[in-house]
Amino acid sequence: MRKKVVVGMSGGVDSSVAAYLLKEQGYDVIGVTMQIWQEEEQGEIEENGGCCGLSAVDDARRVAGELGIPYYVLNFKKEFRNYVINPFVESYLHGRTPNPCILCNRHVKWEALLKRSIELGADYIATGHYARIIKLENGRFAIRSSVTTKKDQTYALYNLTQYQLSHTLMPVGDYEKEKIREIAQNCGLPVAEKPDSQDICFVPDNDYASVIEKEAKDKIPEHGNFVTASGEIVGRHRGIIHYTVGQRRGLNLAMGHPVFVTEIRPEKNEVVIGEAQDVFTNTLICDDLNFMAVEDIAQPVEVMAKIRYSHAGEACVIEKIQNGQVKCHFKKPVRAVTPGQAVVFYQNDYVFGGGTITRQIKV
RNA sequence: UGGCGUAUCGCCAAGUGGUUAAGGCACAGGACUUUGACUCCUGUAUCGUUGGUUCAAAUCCAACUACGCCAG
Repeated sequence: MRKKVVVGMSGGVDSSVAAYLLKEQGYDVIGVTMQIWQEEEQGEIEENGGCCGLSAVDDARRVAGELGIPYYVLNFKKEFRNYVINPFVESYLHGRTPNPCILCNRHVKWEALLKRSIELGADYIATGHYARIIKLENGRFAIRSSVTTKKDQTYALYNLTQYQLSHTLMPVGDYEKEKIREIAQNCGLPVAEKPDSQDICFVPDNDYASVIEKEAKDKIPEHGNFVTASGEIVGRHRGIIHYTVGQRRGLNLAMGHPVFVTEIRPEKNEVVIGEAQDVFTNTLICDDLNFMAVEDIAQPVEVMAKIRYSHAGEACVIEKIQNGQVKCHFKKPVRAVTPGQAVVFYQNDYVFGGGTITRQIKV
């Protein structure tokens, strides 16, 4: 009997081709698009779409029609709000810098969507991510780099569980981006030329601060001081939600040379400013760990780690410390370790595990 | 009030008679980027005001204004 797979279709090229490839491979394919954000915002962000954009629906439906597969729109607005928007806002209010795509993957795409799909009788869900899933010798599943390093999306997927991975297909990871567009063209998919999405899907005009302000209402942090590490006040900031570690632009500080945010102190409502070299660290602490290639680590392990999306990665040793936290010591200092961002560990070309950065430890 | 000093783009700052008034920071726009950032590219002044000297002044002179310092 043919395996049934639900493909999350964003209306973009990648997920459209994913649906096509799976159909070619003999799966019983169902296309779905998740509605995750307010309908009324649609007009504003229609151009860009985003990884899970809303303008999506029309395009996705046309593609599904073209492929001759059933297509449904699923409402996940509530889940998206609870697991992505609210934590996103909370995180910023606490002076951290979240990565909403990771939260969305873990809790919406691979929790809500997978659950709904299983209920519909599906064996798998599939997406258009540039990543692959492998089964290691120890029997565990892990996310593996796409054949194209350029479009690698493994970073945002480190948080998936073994159960989720065992029910997931990522057919696009076997191809180069150019090949995917080519496939789309060859089979006449109407979205072949659609530009790649970018920016946070629920943030119009790249203005995430106004989204936070709209959501947080009376809890919006007030203006405060820019201070140096030695405590000198050098200016006023517009509220901590506007800043992140390593940031240079938008500080409005004419110090004669570039200065950067080195730390955010929500309890004092201070943003700490320093020189370019002050933003480097060789050690960080993370929590909320998810180990993928192994069950857990008892001894220190050498891995490569990425501290942000599109970070080249740096060799480091990870080690468990108290309270389920992990200390990550880098061979060379890394730039702008940012609380709230994910640190993802790699061995060879697959994801070893990862966690959420809690703080950096100064060199 | 008397004396002295300073006054060039948002900030700092070159320039001391002669083509389009350096540069840094900040800022704006763009590129890059399926997170926030970083990075890269591009862009922005007629010189406190008024008058004078000169073929020619940001650059010399005078008055005025503002600010600073010293006197008191």
